[in-house]
Amino acid sequence: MSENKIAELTTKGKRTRQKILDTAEQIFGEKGYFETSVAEITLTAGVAQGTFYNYFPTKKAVFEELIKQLSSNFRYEIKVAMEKEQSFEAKQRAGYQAFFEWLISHRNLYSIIQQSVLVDQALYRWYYDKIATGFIKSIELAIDNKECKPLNSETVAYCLMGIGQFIGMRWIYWDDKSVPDTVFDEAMELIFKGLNHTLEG
Amino acid sequence: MSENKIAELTTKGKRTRQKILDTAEQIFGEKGYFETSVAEITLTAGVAQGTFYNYFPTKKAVFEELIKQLSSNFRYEIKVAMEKEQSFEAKQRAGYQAFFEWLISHRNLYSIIQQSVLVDQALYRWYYDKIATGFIKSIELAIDNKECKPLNSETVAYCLMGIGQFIGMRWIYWDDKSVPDTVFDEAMELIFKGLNHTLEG
Amino acid sequence: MSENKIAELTTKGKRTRQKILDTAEQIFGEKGYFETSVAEITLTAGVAQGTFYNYFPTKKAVFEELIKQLSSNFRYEIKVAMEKEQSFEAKQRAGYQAFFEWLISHRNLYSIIQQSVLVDQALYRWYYDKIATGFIKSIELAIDNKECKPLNSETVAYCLMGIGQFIGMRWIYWDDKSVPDTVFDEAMELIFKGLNHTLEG
Amino acid sequence: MSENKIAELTTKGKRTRQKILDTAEQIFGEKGYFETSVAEITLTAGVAQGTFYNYFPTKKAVFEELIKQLSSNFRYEIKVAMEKEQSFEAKQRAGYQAFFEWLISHRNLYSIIQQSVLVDQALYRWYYDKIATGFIKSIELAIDNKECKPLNSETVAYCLMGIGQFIGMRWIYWDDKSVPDTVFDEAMELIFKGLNHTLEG
DNA sequence: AATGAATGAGAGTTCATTCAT
DNA sequence: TATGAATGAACTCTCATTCAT
Repeated sequence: MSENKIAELTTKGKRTRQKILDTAEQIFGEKGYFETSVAEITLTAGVAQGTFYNYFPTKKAVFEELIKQLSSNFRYEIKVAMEKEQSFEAKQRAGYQAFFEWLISHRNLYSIIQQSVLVDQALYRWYYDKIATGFIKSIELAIDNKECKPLNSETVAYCLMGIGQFIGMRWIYWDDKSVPDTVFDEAMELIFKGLNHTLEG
Repeated sequence: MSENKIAELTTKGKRTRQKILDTAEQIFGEKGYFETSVAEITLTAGVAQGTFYNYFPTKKAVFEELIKQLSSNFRYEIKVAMEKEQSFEAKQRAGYQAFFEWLISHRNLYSIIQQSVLVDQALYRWYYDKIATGFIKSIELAIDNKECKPLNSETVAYCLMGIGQFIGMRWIYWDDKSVPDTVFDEAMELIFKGLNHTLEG
Repeated sequence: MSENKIAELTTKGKRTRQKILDTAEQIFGEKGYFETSVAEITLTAGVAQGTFYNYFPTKKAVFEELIKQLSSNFRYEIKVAMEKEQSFEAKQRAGYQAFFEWLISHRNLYSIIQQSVLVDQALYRWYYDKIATGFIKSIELAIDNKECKPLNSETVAYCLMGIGQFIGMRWIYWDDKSVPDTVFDEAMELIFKGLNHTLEG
Repeated sequence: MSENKIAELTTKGKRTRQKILDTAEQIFGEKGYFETSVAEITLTAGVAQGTFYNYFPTKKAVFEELIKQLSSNFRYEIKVAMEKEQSFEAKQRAGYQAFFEWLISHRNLYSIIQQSVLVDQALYRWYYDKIATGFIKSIELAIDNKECKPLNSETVAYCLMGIGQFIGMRWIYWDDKSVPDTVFDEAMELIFKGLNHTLEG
């Protein structure tokens, strides 16, 4: 019953599977995991209820696959954006920029990730761990290059993730807009130069 | 029916009500709102299921009351801690310190707050709005006093909240420990002085 | 537990009991027996829930008492109205008139009687039996006096009751008005002279 | 969810649906709408409780469908019976005859209709309105043909309905018999010739 | 006489999942 | 591969009634 991962799917089968996945993404994003029924997903997807279970062993399984897909997709976008830049600061700015743009075009998916805290704690943690790993690498490189202070890279990673998350939540998720330039610039100011008033600042 | 509560509760009633509230807090924290049934709450609390509805109109209502209680309690603790200090930096450090301590002793409640994103979006937003307001006031004061750069106070508030949230999540919620001193100190370093390598830093 | 009928009530007790009865009448009439809870009755009456059971053994018991009260009250009004008239036709017209007037000023109570068909079949039947008995007596008298054709008096009684009921339902209960004069007169025409077209009619 | 029915039912589905409907009809008729639980219906029908909700969105919905079915069925029978006759009086007699016969073979359904006064006022009214419309047409035709006095047709319709209802209630529903011939004939006498003693009557 | 907290059985309804076709 | 009818446990919530105070 649960070896469908292995089973070879026909073209038609793949199409059906993807249709279910796409529909689930949309509805989970709109109404939340717990408020979404398998019946609603299949009805919207235009397949029979039983068809769902030909492709996914449980409701939770679709959710997990969704998170995995999103996470990979998301990290790829950021990585590409950062690679185009040279300096640590430029890389970080580009990374945030890419993150906010991704958020804007995937508002539902963002909501889905937040939901995993309730659906599956381990998954939630995995998601942020994965992102942190990317941050950590780039921070350590910058420390080696003397572009960044020699702080504990994980600490910095979680600080940066927290800032991104909350700015995104506040201006994109709640306001349904993009992050205003001044907000973006001032957040970068905080990150790179800190809050303290300096004579030459 | 569903009238609003008018009746004053007797001492016994108050005790029962609190027992339900306490039990709900614990179980919601452990298993999550959606995975917790009213039956389980009442069973654990040692009252009949019907008794629950003598005190709360719906399951959601207990949850909301919990959030409100926690929020007020939490903000009070932070405020008290900050008031003891003079400088902006000292106040912020004290605030974070108090927040992390509160987290440690209320791990479940912390989880509960995260859940409100799914249970009731408006409540979730209200919760962070409330905290942001406190931050904003203290930031603006610091700006006036030239203790903080003249940045947009809301931007700064959301950055600071994000940092606190993610540090707490990583070291307290996931590791089930307190925040290590080095992590704390380095996060403060980031906040007040930024990441950039400086000659005199 | 059920001998309260016998128990002597103090003045205060009587007042409480009547308050409950009055409130029940109103709410049963508005929302129906099954949709009305004892809690709602007591809340509206301004007494505690337990108080209800000091005066009535069950919810159904209030309902029954209400029907009994209404029935007696109703039959008394009709009887008085009919006694003022001499001829059979005049008596019947006066009876109907009184019935419709009673309906207008007791719309809720009327609804309550209809409900007894579901609450307690025997009560429902008793109610109409009682009224039929009155009719039968007056019809038999009229037959003796040659004012009415010698038909089976029970048959006539149920026909007359049906007409009253349906006219009342249609114009008073549904339209929330009084019975128009032409409707009244033409119903009487049907009753006393029939539908057939007659040369001299 | 609660979408409207789009899906066509398979043969098996139709059979299950009808089984539920039939069982509901029987039990509602015996015990009344409010005293009947969905659990009892499904148990008697031999299906799982969930199955009920595959076919009907709510308990009330079955009830409504039952009324609609009965009403249409009932009106059809009467219409057919009346069409076989020529004169107004013969048509009316045939209509009553058909009505009483229908009642005898559908005692439960009759009870169900009476219940709708509590379950759904609008439905109750709709039911009688529908019947009244049939009566009105036939009465107006008879008036045009000078077979019936020129009275207000709606008034006459409600009088005739009331008579039918009360005769049916008294002799069929309560006595569990058919309407005795003398009762039938004398009710017709009342309707067509009235109660007044006439010299030649 | 009056209270109101407590009860617990039972209601209607939902839904993830199974399985015969 | 696709179907959709069937399941039944579990859910939230209601309410007539009891009883200690």
